[in-house]
Amino acid sequence: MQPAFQPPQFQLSEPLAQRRIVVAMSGGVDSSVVAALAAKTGAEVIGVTLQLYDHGAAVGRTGSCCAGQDIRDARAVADRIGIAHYVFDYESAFRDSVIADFADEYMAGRTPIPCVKCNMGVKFTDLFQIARDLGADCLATGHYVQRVEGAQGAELHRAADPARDQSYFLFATTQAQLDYLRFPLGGLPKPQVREIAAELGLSVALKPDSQDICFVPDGDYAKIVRKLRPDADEGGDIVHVDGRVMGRHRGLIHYTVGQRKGLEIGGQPDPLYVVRLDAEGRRVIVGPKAALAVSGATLSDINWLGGDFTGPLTAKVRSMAKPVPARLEGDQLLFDAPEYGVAPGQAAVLYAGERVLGGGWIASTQAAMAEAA
RNA sequence: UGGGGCGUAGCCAAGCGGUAAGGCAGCGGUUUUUGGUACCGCCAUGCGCAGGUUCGAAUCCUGCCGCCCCAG
Repeated sequence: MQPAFQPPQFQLSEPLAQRRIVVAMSGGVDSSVVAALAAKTGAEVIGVTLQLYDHGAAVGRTGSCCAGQDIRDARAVADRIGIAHYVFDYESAFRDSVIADFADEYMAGRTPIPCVKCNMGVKFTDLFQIARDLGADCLATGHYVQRVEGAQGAELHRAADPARDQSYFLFATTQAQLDYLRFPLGGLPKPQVREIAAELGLSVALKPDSQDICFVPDGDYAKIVRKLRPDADEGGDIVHVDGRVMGRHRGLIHYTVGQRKGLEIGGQPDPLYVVRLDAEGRRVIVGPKAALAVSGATLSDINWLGGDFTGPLTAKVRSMAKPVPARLEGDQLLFDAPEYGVAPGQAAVLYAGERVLGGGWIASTQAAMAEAA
């Protein structure tokens, strides 16, 4: 039997009236509802928004976060529910860490995940410190992920709604951060969050979900990289895994492993996919789908949230995917069945059932079959 | 300037007298708080050009043009 609707918990000790909750408010529906739910507990609630990038470029854009209109939306919600709201300017920090890293990764032929870097840095380090400085008992966010009090301390679990699960972006969370964080939406389906927002009369109830990279206004991320790294445009050869030169490309930053579109190579019986990026030779290596199959990946900077776990686990190499059976031997992640489109620079997140064990960055992959296939 | 072959969308390619398959590429959309994938939709009033035969021609005939191969 599924229990009926469980009111979201902030997992704080009584009396709540003496607790202080800082809520990370992006200006979207989710974090707005978190703030409203926090206010309902009777605890003192402080909304905090970090301004992360240029106002001008972001004003009027729907589906972004942490700039311009979003900050005004967050402020409006805070006013509506009657909580304090502070805005901190972290533009330069965001630019120097997240955006710079984004450009560097692309230049190195990898495929970055800025959202994870943002969570690791600005959100769970800087914002974390702000919450501490404000004397908060916890920092609550709108992430769809669950924090479960286990025998060994707080555990991170996937969201109840697998279609909304954001655990992929949180694998690098440390135990110390997890102890202090709260994710009250992790047990709720998204439609219910919108309902709550509507019931409370929040102006953002119908605001579109954010998508794409927040600091890329029009989806043209290459333009951002080009602005920061002017030599990103240097083209090179598109080479088949069998050695044939198939054509020219417009710069490595336009491609990622597993990509099919944009190669502009016609006359083939079957589609070609990007199999590998050779940053030194500025080559894009392409091949048939079969050449994408990888049997394993070498991970770096592995973060463990579950202690020394040994045993069967599952892994995700992209955010929206079912975890697949795998095993970990040292820093080698070995898939039971071949995975496709695994790009260096992306994350491999490890699970035991619903629990997030941690994860690592994909440094390199091992092809499942000979390249000549 | 003898012989043979071929010219169908950006590319590959089917069709061989009955009113232009398919694939690749491209474009658009759906999905998605990373990239990508996947899925759906669109994409030749016209078959090198000009005539002719026929109720009807990309398909048959003639000429021209352009490639390729063999032989000189």
